[in-house]
This record gives sequence, C-alpha cells and structure tokens, in this order.
Amino acid sequence: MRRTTIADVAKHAGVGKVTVSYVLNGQSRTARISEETEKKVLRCAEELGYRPNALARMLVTQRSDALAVVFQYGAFFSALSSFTSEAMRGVCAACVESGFDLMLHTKAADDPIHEACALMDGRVDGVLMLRDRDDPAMAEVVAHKFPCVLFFTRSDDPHVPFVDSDNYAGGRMATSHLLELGHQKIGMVIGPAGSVAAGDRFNGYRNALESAGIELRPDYVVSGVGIDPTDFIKLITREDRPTALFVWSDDDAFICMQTAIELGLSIPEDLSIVGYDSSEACERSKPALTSVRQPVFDMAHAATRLLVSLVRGTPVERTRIVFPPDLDVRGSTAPFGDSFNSHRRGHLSHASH
Amino acid sequence: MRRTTIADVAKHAGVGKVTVSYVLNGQSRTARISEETEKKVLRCAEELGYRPNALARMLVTQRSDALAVVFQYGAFFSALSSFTSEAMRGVCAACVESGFDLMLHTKAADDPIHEACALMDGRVDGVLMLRDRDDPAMAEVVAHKFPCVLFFTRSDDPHVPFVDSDNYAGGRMATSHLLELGHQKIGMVIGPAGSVAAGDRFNGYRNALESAGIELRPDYVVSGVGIDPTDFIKLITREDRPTALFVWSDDDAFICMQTAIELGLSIPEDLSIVGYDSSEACERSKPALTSVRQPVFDMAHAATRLLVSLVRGTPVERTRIVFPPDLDVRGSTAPFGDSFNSHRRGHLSHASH
DNA sequence: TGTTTTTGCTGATACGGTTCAGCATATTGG
DNA sequence: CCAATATGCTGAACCGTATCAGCAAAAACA
Repeated sequence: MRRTTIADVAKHAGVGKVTVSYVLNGQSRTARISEETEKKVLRCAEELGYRPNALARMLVTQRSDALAVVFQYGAFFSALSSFTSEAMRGVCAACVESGFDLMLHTKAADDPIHEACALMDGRVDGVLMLRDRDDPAMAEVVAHKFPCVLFFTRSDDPHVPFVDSDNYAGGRMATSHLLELGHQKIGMVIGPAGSVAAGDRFNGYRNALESAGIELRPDYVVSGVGIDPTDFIKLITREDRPTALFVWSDDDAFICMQTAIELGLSIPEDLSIVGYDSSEACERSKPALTSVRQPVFDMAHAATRLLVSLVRGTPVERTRIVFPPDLDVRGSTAPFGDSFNSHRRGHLSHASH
Repeated sequence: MRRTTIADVAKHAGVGKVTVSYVLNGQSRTARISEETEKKVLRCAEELGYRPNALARMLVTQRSDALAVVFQYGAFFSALSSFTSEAMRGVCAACVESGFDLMLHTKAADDPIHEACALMDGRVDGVLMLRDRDDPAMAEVVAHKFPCVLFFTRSDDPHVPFVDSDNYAGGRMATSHLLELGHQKIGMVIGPAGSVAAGDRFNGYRNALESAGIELRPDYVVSGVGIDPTDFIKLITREDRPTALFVWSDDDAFICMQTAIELGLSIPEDLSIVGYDSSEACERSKPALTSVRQPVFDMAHAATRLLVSLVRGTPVERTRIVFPPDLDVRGSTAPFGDSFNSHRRGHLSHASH
C-alpha cells in the first residue's frame, strides 16, 4: 500500500497536480484558483489522508526549515550535564518561536570532519556549533560558507558569527572573589583538555593571581574530575593543599564537593569552592554552590535566533556577541581562617530556625 | 555558485552518473566497476569536494536513517527537567550505537494532531512517543502503521509496542514506605492533569492507603507544583496538614522541599517527602531525597533499540516491556513522631564526622 | 570460427513534489 | 464586433540521487 501522493489527489479531484500544489500551499489566490476548485481539492486531500512528502518539497525548494546542533566531543548528552540541558532548552525555545525543526547528528561517521559536515547535505538550513576554536570540522563548515553560528566558542575569522561568554573575565572574577576572602592557596580544576574556553578561564585565574602578587603553582592545577578524580583526590589530601578551588563546571564542582566531604573535609570551612554556570542545582546543594553565572539559556537562545536571521536573510545588527559573566556568591565559599567559620555558620543556622 | 552534484563529478571523470553512484556507495564490486575507474571517480569526487545530497537519496531509497522523538505537552525542554535530560541521554546513546540521526519536531503547527504526525513525511523512519494513552496524535500515528514505539506510556492496542514502567507499583511502593514509617496523613502531589502515568501512580497511592485501612482524603491531593504552588502552600500550612507527601517527580519534590523549608518546616522532622525518578540530584539535595527509582536512561535506551529493530526488520522477542520500579530511601523521609527524629539526626551527623 | 559468458559501463525511469511559462475561455473596453 | 485584459487551469522541466535492464566489447569455450 503506497503512500498517497499529490498525483492521487489530483486524479481523485479531476484536476492537475499543479492545482493541488497551489491550493495546499495557500497560493490559491495568487495562482487564480477558483473557490470551487479549492474546496474540491481540499476535500479530496482530506478524504485520502494526503500528507505531502517533505523530502520532495525540500529537494525542490532547497530549504528544510530545520537547524542542526553540533557539540564537541561526540554525541549529545554523553554526560549528564546541566549545561547541555540548559543550552538545549535555549535552542529549542528559539526553534519553537521561529518555526524550525531541530536535528541532532548522532549517526557516527568514520571521519570526524565529515561527521560535523554531514548535515550540510540539504537536511538542515544552518548549524549551531559548539566546538573548539581550532576545530577542523568547524573550519570545514565555515569554508563551505554554510550558514553557521558558533556558541560558547568563537572564531578569529571576523566573518564567522558567534555568541560567546567572556571566560577570561569569569576566571578572573571567581579567583578575585577567593582572593578577597583572604585565600592564598587557590587551586583550579580545569575543563576539557584543548578547550579554548577552559584556556581563557585559566588565563583569568592566572592573571588574578598575578595581580595579587601570588605566584601560580602548576601543581595546584588538575584536570577535569568528570573523567578521573584521582588527581583531584591527591591534590586535596596533600599536606599543603589549597584552601580554595575554582572548578570548571557546576557538575564537576558537585563531584568535588561530594568527594571532599567523603574525605572528611568540611565545605566551606576547610575548602572553599567556586563552580561555573550557576545552574539551578547550585541552590539545592549542601552547601549551596558559589558559582560564576553565565546565562546559558539566553546565550543558546540568542545564537539560535541569530542563525535563523542569517538563514532567512533578515538583517541583523551584530553577528558577534559576547555575554559578560557574573558571580553568584553562595554558601560554598567563606573567608580564609580555620574554625571560626564553622562556629559562625552553626550559630547562624540555629538562629534561622 | 551551485553545489556540486553527482553529474558534475561524472562529467569531470568522464563517466556516467551511474558509475559515480555505484562507486560512492561501495558497490564497485557488485556493479563490476574496474579498479581504475573507481580510483578516478574517487579522486574527482574528492577534488570537487562532492557531498551527496541526502534529500535526493532519502527520496529514492525511502529511508532516512533518522528517528524522531515526540514528547507530550508541546516543545522539548520546555521545563528544566532531569527526567527529560535523562530520557534524551538514553535515546541519543542508542542512536549513536545504531547509526541513526535524531529529529526533534519543534516547528509549531496549527493542529496538534498534525503536529505529531508531521514527521511521518519521509524525514524519519520511526518515532518514539511519550504521550498520554488516549492521545489522538498517537492514535493517528498508529493508524497509519508508521513505525512507532511508545515510552513512559502504553497502549491498550496489543499491536503497539511500548516500554513503560509500572507506575501503579511505584505509587504503592512510595505510599507503603510512608505507611510503614507510621504516617497516617499522607498527601500526594499528582502530576500533569490527564496523564495516565499520573493516574496509575495515584491508584497505587489510593490502594496502599485502602489496604492500610486509611480513607483517602481528596483534600490531601493537589495538582503539580511546577505550574502553580498556591494549592500546595495552602495544603501544608493548614491546621491538620499531612505529615508526609508523595510527589509526582523529583523536580517537583525539590520545589516542595524548598517551599516547605521557606515556610519554616523541617524536613523530614515536620514533613516526609518521597519523590519520583531517583535522579542524581536526589543525593545532593538537603536533605537527600527519598525517591521511587525508575531507570529512565535504560528505558529510553531500550525503547530506541526496539524501534531500531522494528525499522530494520530485525526480529525482536518482546515488543511490550514493563520495567519494575524500586525505592531508594534517603534522608527526606523519617518515622512519624515529633522532635525525636530531629535529635537523632543531629547525633548521627556528628558521629559520622 | 562461431557461440556463450563475463566484464565494464550507461540510458532511462522513478522518487514526489514546486514553479515557470503558456494556453484556452470569459470578460471588459472602445 | 474586435482587441485587450483577466480568469482558471495545466504541461513540462527540474531538484539530485538510486536502480533496473540492457548494450557493446572482451574473454572463454567448443
């Protein structure tokens, strides 16, 4: 039993395929189709349960009304990440508003470059990319002049549109906060190796330390805890461990916090922790997590709207947008000092009841 | 500047389009293309940066190697929901394994039925649906015999495959736990109105109460807090408020917990709370949330694999799968009684350090 | 040498729509 | 009454690929 095509409807209604096409696309007026014929066609289409084949339409119109999202590091949601969820929320919201469908490229390819370019094959009109600055796949997409907006990353090429945050400022902000609290031994849990965003935050961290006249200690810098926490555990169990930590993401920071607590440390009495993203979960953790806020939803939303404009040819005022970060101070950071904070906190918690 | 097509490659290589098609699809052997010609074609394709148009291919092969996911209640990620993230993780993981792309239908349509059926237009080979049991859109997809697997819901039609959990058992389990702790006044925050899953959990809740000889109090049952918490606030501030609550989802339960704490209640001393899903965040909340566990990732994964098998025509042993729930008891539930628990808990927390 | 089989390649058609240009017929204007 | 315009509809071409059936030349066989 074949799907009913436009030809079936045409035959059934006793008209040409063309007429059916015009009617179903709401072109009856401009194509000068009589009201009588229009009604007849609509009735027949309904009766036969006709549903146009999107592929055929896309093939001839050269547009799909769909966008794609490409993340770094393989598949989507490969790790439970509040960042990813929030970014996807922003993208989806903008797609709903703009009338675009969304494609996730989960089909594996042999070649990583082709993998990222696989969507430039007619299925989508444009692509949102979260890749490293020097990513070859990104370069490929840009080289083909395929509509594209980078988000949570950027490009040196002035023609490439992006929506990014100021990771350098974020790193500086987090570190300055800890410095102001009197901390001297400040460690950092850096993000994915090779990530430019991670590099920027590290530079901010370093610069803040230098401005305070504190030398950077490379042994205080460990790689992400998501993959392997052994380095982190080594760091916080050593004799001259840092008294404060700036962590790549909230999700990583939660793991750090939990690990530290299991090792017998109290937060923030023994160790202050600053996360990144300031996701909702920061409010619910014990203690609540101080975190650098970046408006992930808004940024993803803005990037998607920008891409839609580029695809549609709508004029846009700016194609390179940088969001400033902010700091949400919560309970996971405290002034440097030993038992005093512990007492003060116990007192406050009693008073609030 | 037109995209290079297969005809361009053919002309450039001095062969017919057909030859190019065979070579690029790895059919050189079966189509008896000489090695020499094969090399020439491959080289030309490379030189011209040829990339086959997926739409044209899909149109003629009648398959897309893509699946779609359709959720209830409009768009994706409309609310920050750990359930949704976890489900998407499972779907994506299975898609990566199976070599399928994923489509999210975010393009709004006038008619809700058409909206869900919009993907049956050649763009995807099958669809995963999370809709209510009596959903008209679901009926439409089933009626068209379009490959489809329901997840986190089911159908009375024995031909419709699904992967669901036993919500009735989950509701019973949560309520029994509270009853065993000595609670008599047990309220429930039910889920989305009209959701069959919510109805099943409610039935489990009611049945557990009845089995314990306790009469169901309709005024103890309030609707979801995600939309409007006023009913919930009214419930827990009244004189004869419940001492325990069974809540639709972890996310809702967190809101309940926070709201209750802000109103001056202690958890679990003044109010025991049981959530649903047992997401990772349950471990991090203060106190940790007791929750009915359902393996959201595994279920989504299984549903996707099932759909892939149906699409590919691979034989499957079972097309209707029910996962049993389980209970993870954590700190948000305690035996009924007043101040005793508060002391005991304080004591324990000291001892553990 | 003549017939059959194999090798290597291609023309034509189909997939299911959209759109341009054009063709009758009906209507209007002078 | 004739020319000009408006109305209502359609034939043909096209989007870019896959695949069936077939064709010429070379090789194998008798």
